[in-house]
Amino acid sequence: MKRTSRDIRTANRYEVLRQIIAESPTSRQELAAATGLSLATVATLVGELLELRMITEVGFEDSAGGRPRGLVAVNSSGGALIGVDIAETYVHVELFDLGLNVLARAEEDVRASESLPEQVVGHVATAVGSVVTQAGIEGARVLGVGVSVPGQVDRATGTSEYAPNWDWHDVPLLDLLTEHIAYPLHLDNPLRASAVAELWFGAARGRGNAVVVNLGTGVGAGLVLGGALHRGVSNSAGEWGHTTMVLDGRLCRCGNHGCVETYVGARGIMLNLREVGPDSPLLHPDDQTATIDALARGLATGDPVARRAVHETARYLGAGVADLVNLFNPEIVVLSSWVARTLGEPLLHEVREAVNRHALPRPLAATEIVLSPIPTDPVCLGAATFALEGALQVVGQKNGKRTAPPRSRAAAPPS
Amino acid sequence: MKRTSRDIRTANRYEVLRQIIAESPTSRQELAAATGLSLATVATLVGELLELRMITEVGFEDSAGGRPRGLVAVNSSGGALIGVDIAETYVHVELFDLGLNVLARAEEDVRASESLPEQVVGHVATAVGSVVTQAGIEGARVLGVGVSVPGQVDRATGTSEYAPNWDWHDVPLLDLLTEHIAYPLHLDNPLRASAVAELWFGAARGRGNAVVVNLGTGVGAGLVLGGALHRGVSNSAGEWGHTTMVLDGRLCRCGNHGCVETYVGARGIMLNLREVGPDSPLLHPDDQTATIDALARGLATGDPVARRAVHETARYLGAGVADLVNLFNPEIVVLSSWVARTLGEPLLHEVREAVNRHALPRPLAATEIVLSPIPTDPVCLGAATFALEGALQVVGQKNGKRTAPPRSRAAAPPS
DNA sequence: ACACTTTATAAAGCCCCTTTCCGAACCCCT
DNA sequence: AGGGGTTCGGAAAGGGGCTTTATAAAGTGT
Repeated sequence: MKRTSRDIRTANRYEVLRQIIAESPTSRQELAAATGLSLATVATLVGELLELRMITEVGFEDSAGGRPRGLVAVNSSGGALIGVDIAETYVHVELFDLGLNVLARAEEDVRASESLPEQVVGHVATAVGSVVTQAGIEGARVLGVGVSVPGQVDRATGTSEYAPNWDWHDVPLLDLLTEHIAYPLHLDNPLRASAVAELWFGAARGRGNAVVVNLGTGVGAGLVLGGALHRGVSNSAGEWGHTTMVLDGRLCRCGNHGCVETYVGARGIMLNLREVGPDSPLLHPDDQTATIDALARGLATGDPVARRAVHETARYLGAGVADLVNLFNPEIVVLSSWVARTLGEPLLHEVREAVNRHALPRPLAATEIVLSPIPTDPVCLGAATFALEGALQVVGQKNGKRTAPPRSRAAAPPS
Repeated sequence: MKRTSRDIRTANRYEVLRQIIAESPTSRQELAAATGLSLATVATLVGELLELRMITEVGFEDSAGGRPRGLVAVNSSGGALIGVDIAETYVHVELFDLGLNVLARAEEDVRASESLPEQVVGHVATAVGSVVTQAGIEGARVLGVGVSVPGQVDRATGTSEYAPNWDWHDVPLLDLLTEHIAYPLHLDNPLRASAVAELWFGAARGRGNAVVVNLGTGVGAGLVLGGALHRGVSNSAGEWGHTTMVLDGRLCRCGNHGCVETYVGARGIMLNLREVGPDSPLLHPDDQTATIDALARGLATGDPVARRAVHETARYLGAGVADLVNLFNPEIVVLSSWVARTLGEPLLHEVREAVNRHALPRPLAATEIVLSPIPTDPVCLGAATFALEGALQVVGQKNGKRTAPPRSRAAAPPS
């Protein structure tokens, strides 16, 4: 709320590092041109990052006759970031170097019976331990762990205020995790994680206004407004999945009727498929992943039922995305998460058509709709990005009276 | 996009003046407490405003034993602001002093046959001339004119990109107005005008995140995000009225089906009324205002048809507002414009109930829903506020190379 | 070698906010 | 009436940021 010149510095630091990660190696000149900052400012920021060992100098580049440009690149061995994607049926953990390349992965299955926070936290702890040993990183090099948990998250207290799949209410997740994980922790939800991933490394890079539409089992929108993530007043902005699209429509697990999620979430798509082809072999009644995969294969082979099901889904999704376009007037809408990745171009194509029909001309003209270009799990990447942001945040505060870091605490190892 | 420390200064200047207008007279101490700024900063900002003659010193106040506090107040005679509300059937103009008190009003009827831009501009020019002479202000004292025109507005070029009611396309409205009006002009649309009015003087004051829902003939949402108006990338954010609420629902004038506007706009309410009471005497088929007025009276007298019609409307409106709450997670939702004012508390009550049913608990808990407390035409007030912001903007740039002011041009009088 | 070009760093200047200090203004008490 | 205490308001100093300008460093070309 209260802006200070320090915020400018932080934003610039982000911007410069972002640029270096995106285009490594690069010169100070390029950075200045890309960020719009002066050479001097870039130089000092680069100096800071060098100091932090997050980047290194990696040689020189010819410069039409003068002193050669010094090149800097991400220092891959300067630290590691861990992203944790907690989902309904699995815990997925990835360890990244500072270039945000995956160095190690671990996945734990979460059975339906394991709905207790302690059980889930156990899986997280195991997986985090696993990636650290896999990568052979000393603990000190881990700059932070970002954790994404579904539902509503209160970052101030580090609690999972509500997680629909396990019916968690006010679970002090950060405290539980702190007992097992001795690195700085950052908690948020998948919506915001994938939005941040797009903002730093994906299709929303350099865009001031973007909407990241998450199509998975759950559905939501990550909002980038004015160049930064919009969280709303209680960190629950973007709950697009439970927005009404058809008044008195399909029953949603949230208790309402006609929510967007019931038409374009994985379960909703299954219903759409059933409606256009009740006996279709594509339908695996109890397996979302299998059904969506089958649907994708059906599209590839020209199965008419698959085509109709996707067309129908796109009709709903297009209307919903058009709503977002009208409301936010973004530069870009990114379709992300596994359903979008699986159905890919055919879905995108149909959605664009539907949006063209529904959105108002002026906002429509300014908006691009694309699939997420991020090849790995965007939630892990985004969670790791939260950790990266956290690590950069710390730079700002000089030694001495440091304001309490925003609830990302480097806990002492369990005694 | 690019933030500079100057923006901080501008925001603080706004904040201080806002506070003075809200609570006049007031002391520097109070201002510092209210804005969170240091006494010194407040003092310099107050100094600036005094220099500009926008405020004056108006005496002293006792201070528990020490030196008395100097009091400052808005300098009513320090200038005038004009707000112009162009609507489908009328042009409404108000002239304000710097305390945003109405000094003069003028209204021109626009007949259905007068859809040419030149005709509308003629009405505006007449009304503006009228309020200036009514108020007996010398022209030099008019600090600016804010103009609100329905539809999509391009502020960069000063054109009305699209106005649905008159089917205007790319009308260079600012150029046309400049020929008749010799004061600095600021163009935008009613959505943003009323949002700014709430932000400065209404229910959104001091709130970082607010949604101003406009219920009139047309419907839209003004968005205040992060303490400032959210415009989107092409100044058309907030087009909530053409968001789909019922897929394949009622036909909208925009060509789509099931838009929010067709259920909660004035015409939509008339349809709701017809559905619950086809023969109701409340219905004036060709007169929106008369119908809504009758509906309000019906509510007051306990007419069951009126009650049911409003209940039905609130059902739609509640679902729509719940969507906004879920998406934006605002601190406050303000219901504004004439339909909301006319139906008042009964509507508010029903809407709250409906929102409670539809919104997710966490965003819901953080959100307040209120009627606009602004007693006059919020669009005029908001338009005038644009002019005020424009006048304050100019302070920033010292003499010398001033960057071109953002398309608010003080034109030479017609030669 | 010397001039010229280009890069990187250092210095100076400006803007913004805050903290600190001190004179001014007023109260109350003696 | 004259001090002491209290509070206000302005000026100065300090810290953080960014930019422009100057200077040093490192090349190329003649």
